[in-house]
Amino acid sequence: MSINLEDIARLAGVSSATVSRVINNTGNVKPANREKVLRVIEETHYSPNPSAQNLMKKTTNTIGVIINSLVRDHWTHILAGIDERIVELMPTQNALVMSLGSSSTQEQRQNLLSQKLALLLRKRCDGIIIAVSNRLSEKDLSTLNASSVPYVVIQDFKGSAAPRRVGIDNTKASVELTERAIRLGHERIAYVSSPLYYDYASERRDGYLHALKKSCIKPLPDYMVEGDNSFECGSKSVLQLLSLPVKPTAIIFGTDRMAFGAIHQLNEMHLSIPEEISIAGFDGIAELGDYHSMVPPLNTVLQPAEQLGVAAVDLLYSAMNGDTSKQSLTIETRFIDRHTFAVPRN
Amino acid sequence: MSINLEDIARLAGVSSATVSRVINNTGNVKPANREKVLRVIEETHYSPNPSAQNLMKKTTNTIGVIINSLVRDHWTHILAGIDERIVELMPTQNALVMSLGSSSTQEQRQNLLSQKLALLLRKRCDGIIIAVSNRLSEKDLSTLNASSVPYVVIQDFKGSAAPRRVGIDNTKASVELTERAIRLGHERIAYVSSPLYYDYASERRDGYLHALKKSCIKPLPDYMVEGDNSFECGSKSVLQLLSLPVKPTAIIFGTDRMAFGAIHQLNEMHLSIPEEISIAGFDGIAELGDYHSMVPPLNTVLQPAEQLGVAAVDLLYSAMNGDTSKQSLTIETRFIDRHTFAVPRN
DNA sequence: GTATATAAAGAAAGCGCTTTCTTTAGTTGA
DNA sequence: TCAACTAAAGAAAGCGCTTTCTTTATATAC
Repeated sequence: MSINLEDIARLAGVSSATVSRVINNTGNVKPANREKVLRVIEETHYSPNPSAQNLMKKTTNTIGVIINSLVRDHWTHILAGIDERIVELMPTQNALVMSLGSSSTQEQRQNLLSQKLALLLRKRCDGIIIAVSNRLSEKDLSTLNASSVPYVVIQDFKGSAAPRRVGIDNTKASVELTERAIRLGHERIAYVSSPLYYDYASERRDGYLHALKKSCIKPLPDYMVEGDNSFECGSKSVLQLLSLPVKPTAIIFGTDRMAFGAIHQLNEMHLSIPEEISIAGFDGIAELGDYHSMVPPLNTVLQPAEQLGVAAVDLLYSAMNGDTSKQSLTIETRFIDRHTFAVPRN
Repeated sequence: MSINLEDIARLAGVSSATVSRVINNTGNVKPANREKVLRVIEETHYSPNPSAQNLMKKTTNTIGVIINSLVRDHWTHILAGIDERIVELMPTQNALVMSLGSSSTQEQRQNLLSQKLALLLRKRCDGIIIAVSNRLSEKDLSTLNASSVPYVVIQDFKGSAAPRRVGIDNTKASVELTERAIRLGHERIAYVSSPLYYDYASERRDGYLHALKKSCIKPLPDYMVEGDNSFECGSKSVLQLLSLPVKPTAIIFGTDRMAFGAIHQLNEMHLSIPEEISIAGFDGIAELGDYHSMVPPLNTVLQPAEQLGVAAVDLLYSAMNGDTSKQSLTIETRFIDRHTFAVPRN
């Protein structure tokens, strides 16, 4: 159907080997012949069949990317970072992105992850980047390692067995965040975590606990609630915490989303932030989002999402070029001060 | 290196043709042999080399997607719709997404579009979906048509020469939006458009003008400003419009983003919405975003972004299955009433 | 001039599959 | 029993390239 290398060879009056050599800039070919071949290619709008090339070269020019979501700001920014960096660092490569979608239970998502991973391996990607909120299962890890395809994991968890990982230090950031509150004089600090099922959730909560401990503040079970990352649970947790006999003077949330639920609720209750209560979130996705300027202020820890993506590609690149060293890269977070912390009232 | 079909044939004691037949569920093969082959495949974790398959079958199992941005809500939701629908409608296909990125001038973006398009064609995608805010150039269109690869364009413009298109009716929606204001009694309605360079921008503005005309309201040049889609220009246009000798009682914006800039400015000026001034946007991306509940209310026209993506895949699917009819699908928009329209004061 | 190294080209094998074409085995019918 | 099928399998060609191996042309040396 479409023109092929053989045709070019015939039209240029050379052998197919020669044509291949000029296409790949390899071997010796006389300038005159090179010209001729290039001209014919130009005239015929020929482009080599990638399947045939891949078959011979044993590559796919494809980097598989598994991304948690295609609509949540945090993940889309990671993806944007990955995409951008791939085109600048490995222009011949193309991202093949698979989303875990928005639906379903934890278990289903974990299965979906396995499926997508298997699919990428069947597709024989040249490299793989995995950016999901779940922890990689033992089984997936060993499949991955057995495949000998270079891969890097974004986030996963501290102490992951993955050979290459980039993430933030949730615990450290959370310690620092909590300590800011403590330094202002807060002692009754509540913590609303994300589902502790997630590694990032427990890491962050550990940071909170660690900060309390350092300052010899006793953690109260009543002050620790496990949320579900929803806006609504943010509101509810405020109601719950503020109905305690001894109310907290500050509430730290595991994610911005819950914190925004809290802000909403506090507004309803006509409690002013930070005069009457201090709050903070984690993620900084409002900073990334379309409506940054319209969203109410919130102290938070900014996860540099795009940088995570970029760094992952960098790591993958070196792995694809033979670097076999195990690496774990930590990207620095940044505290965003939008003045929702103040000295406690009492 | 890795195991191939020949190996499977040998291990199963059959010919490679037979193995191929069981893999593809084609031709006649005795149950006993099928079993045997399947068992060997299972044991060896064999999976066929996609490049070789593609070479023979003359497909790539790849659907190229060019998306305007990977971080703006509108586009990410379109992409999510596309992705979701591809996995459910054509599970063997995989999206190869290329973003136009966020940077650069209109001209550069137009070039980038051409480049990406050429790349997808070189990659020999089985189908292509294009979702960008620019209009497709004549040249790109003819390249595309010449390639005979099925493609569908999301949005583009009314009267596009693309054989398959899905979009919304910007004009109609804008007429309706404007008429809502008119029905409340507004006659001094200003309009802040997106850069008229964009088709959607002029289509929407046309709707505004048409609505005025229908109600015999004379359009005033002073009431029509061309913005740049930024938050800031939303603020500025408010200042500009409200410093006119005869102030408008309502302002309609070509996009939500500008409207939010306006809200910001109006709050600064302590002008209450909608009591002192009515406003509206277009896009409804706040509805899609991460912080829906936290963003100030705004009357707007909701573009069903995911549906656009889904419908595009549906159209592509039928095209890939031989439907050659020219089709233009219009997805219905929805007016979102968040009470930023009121009867004008004077 | 011939011998020798090198540059440039072609012939042909082969990457891992699918598919046509051919052959063999198995079934049915009289 | 043998002809006439059909079902099942294999042989082999070929998809469009890359690359090795071999041959031919050209330059360098003596």
